[in-house]
Amino acid sequence: MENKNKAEYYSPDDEDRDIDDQENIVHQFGKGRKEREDDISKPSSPHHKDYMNIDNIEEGAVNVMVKRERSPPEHNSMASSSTHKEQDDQLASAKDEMREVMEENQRLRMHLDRMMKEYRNLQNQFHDIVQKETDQKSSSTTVNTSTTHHDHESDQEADQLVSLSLGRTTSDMKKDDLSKILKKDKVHDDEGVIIISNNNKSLDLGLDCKFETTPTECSPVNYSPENSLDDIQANKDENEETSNKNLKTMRNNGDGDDVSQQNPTKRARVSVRVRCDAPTMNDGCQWRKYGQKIAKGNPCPRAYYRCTVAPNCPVRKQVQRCAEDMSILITTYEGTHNHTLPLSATAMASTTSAAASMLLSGSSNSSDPNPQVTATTTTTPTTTTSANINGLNFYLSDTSKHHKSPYYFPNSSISASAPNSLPTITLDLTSTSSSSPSSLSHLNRMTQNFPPRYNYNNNNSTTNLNFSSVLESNSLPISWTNNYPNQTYNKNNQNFGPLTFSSRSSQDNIFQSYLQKNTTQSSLPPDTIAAATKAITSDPNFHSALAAALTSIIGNSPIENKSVHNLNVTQPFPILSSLPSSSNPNKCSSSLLNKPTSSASANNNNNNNNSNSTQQPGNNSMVFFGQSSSSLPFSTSNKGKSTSPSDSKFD
DNA sequence: CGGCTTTGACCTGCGC
DNA sequence: GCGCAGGTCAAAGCCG
Repeated sequence: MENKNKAEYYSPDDEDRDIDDQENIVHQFGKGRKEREDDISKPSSPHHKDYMNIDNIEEGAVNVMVKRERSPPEHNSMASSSTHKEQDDQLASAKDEMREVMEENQRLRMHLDRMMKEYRNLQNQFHDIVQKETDQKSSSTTVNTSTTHHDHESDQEADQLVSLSLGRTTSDMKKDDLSKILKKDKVHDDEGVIIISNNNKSLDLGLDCKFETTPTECSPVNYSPENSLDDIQANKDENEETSNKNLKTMRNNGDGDDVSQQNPTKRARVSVRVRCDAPTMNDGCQWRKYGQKIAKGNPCPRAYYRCTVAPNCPVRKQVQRCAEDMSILITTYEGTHNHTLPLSATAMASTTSAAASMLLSGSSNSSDPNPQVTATTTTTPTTTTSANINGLNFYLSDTSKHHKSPYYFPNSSISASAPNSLPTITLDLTSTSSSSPSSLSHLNRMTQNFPPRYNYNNNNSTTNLNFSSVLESNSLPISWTNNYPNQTYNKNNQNFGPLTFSSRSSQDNIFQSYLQKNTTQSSLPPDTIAAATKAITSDPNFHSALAAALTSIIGNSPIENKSVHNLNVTQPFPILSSLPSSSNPNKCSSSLLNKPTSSASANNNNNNNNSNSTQQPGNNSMVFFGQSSSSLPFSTSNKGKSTSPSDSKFD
C-alpha cells in the first residue's frame, strides 16, 4: 500500500507544507475546509494520513496529494505507535466525510434531475397550450395552412410547418395565460415570445420590442425577440432615455402610450426591398400617410405611414423607391402592431419576422461565434457576421454606431436615417442576375454569389436578407409584378446582400423555378415548393442558424433548446395562407399566394416541369409578388395612385 | 362629411 | 452654437 507507506514517512517538519496540500485536497473534496484546518492545525496530528487512505474513494486526487507530500525516509522514527490509533480513527472519520460528500453530490444530482423533469413538464404544458391556441386560430385569423388548404397533405405537412408570424401573437390566447406560460418557462422577456407548438411548429415572433413602463401596458402582442433578458439588462439605461424621447415625440399625438412601450434602441426595423411598380406594397394593413420627405441621397421622396388598423397602433412604415433602381420599392417597417393583424397582413409579417429574428440573433450573438456563424472583421469598420449555409448566406452587418460608412448607397437613407439607430434588417426580395460592379468587395467575398449592393448603414446594425436565387446571366429576373416588363430592370438587376437567402446548384434551379413561377403564376405546385424549401431547410446549418436566431430571441431560457429542437425546418416553409390579394390593384400584394389571374396565366411562359402540378393555394413561401399595375408612383395618395410625379417617369 | 393626402413648419439629434 | 438631416405635426385641401 503505497499510501500507507508514505504515511509513515510523515514528519511534523513538513507540516507547513503539508497543511497547504491538505487544504487543497479538502477544498477539492468540497466540504469542511474549516474542520480540516482545525484538525491539521494540531502539530501532532498526522492528519495527512487521513487523506492518503481516502484514495479508496477518490484515488486520483489523493494520489496527487501523496506525491506532493512525500517525505524523506529519515523521519520514520518520528511516528509513534500511539498515534497510529488516532490516525486510524481520523482515517475512518475522513472516509465518512467523503461518503457524505458523495452522498451530497448524489442528492444534488437528484435535485438536478428533478428540476429537469419539472422543466420538461412545464415545457410540455407550454406546448400544449400553444397548440390549442394555434388550432383555434387556424379556424379564424391565424394563417394556418394546415387547415385552410391541403386536403390531402395537410395533416402531414401541417405538423411540420414553421409558421412565422410578425408582430402578432395568438390573439386568442389570453394575456394571463400567456404570461403564465412565459413565466413558467422563464421566457417572459417582456417582449420576446416564441410560441412553438408540437403539431404546427408555429413560431410566433413579435417583430418589435416595446419596453413597457407599466405592467398594464404589457401586451402579448408586444413580445419581441429583441428584448431578451440580456438585452434588457444591457440596454436598461439606454431604454429609459429613448423611451422618454419617444414620449416627447408623441406628446401631441395621443398615442404616446403605445409609442412609449417601444424601445427604439432595440427595436428592429425590417426593410423589405421588392420590385413593385405600385406606390406601396400591400402588406394587408391599413396605413395612413402622415408625412413625406425628400431624403438626402435619394431623389425619390420618402413617405411615412402610420398603421390605422387600430387607433393607437404604433407601427410605422417608410416607403421609398430605390434611387438606383426605381422599380425597387423599399418598405421599412418599424414597431409592433398592438392589434390583431388582418389575415392578409400575416404574409408580410411572417417574412419580416424571420428577418427580424435573424437580425436580432445576429446582433446579440455577434460576439459569440458559432460554428456556422462566424464573425469576420473586414477592412472596413463594419463587422459582419456571416454564415454560409450551403448557399444560404446570412450576413449580419454590425456597423459601429455613428460611423460613416465608406460606401455610399443611394438608398441608404432608409436604414441610416433613424437617429435612434435602430437595427435594420433588409429583406431583399428582388431578383438578381449578375454581380454589381458597385458591390462591396469585402461583402462580395462573404456573400459569394450575391455581392451586396444594399448594405450601407452608417448608424445602425443592418442585416440584409437576400432571397434571390442564384441566377445565371441569362436567367429571367423575378419581377415583383406580373405585368411589369422584366427586361426593363433586368439590366439593372444587381445583387443585394449581405444577408443572402440563396440556393445554389440543383437546389437553386428548383427554388428559382419556384420563384419564377410565382412571378407569373399565382400558385405553385406543392412538390416544387416542397423541394425548394426542403433544399433550403434540410441543411443542418440552417437549423443551427435558425436555432441561434430563436435562442437569441428567447434569451437564456432553458426552453429555447427544446423549442428549437421541436422545429422541423426540413419541411416546406411557412404555409401561411391563401389569401386573396389586395383589392387595390395599385398595390403590391404581400400575399404569399395570389389567386390566379388571367394575366398571370398568360405570362406564365417560364414554367418548369412542375407547373402542371395541382395548385394548392396554401403552398407558398417567403416570396411576395404584386399584382398588376401599370403605374410606378412614389406617392401613395389616392390621387397619387395615378398621378404621382414618379408615374410619369415610368409611363 | 369623414377620411385621407399634401406640404410647410417644427422638433430633435448629430456632427462640425 | 449652428447647420443639416430625419422624423413628425397639423392645417389645408381633396376625394368618395
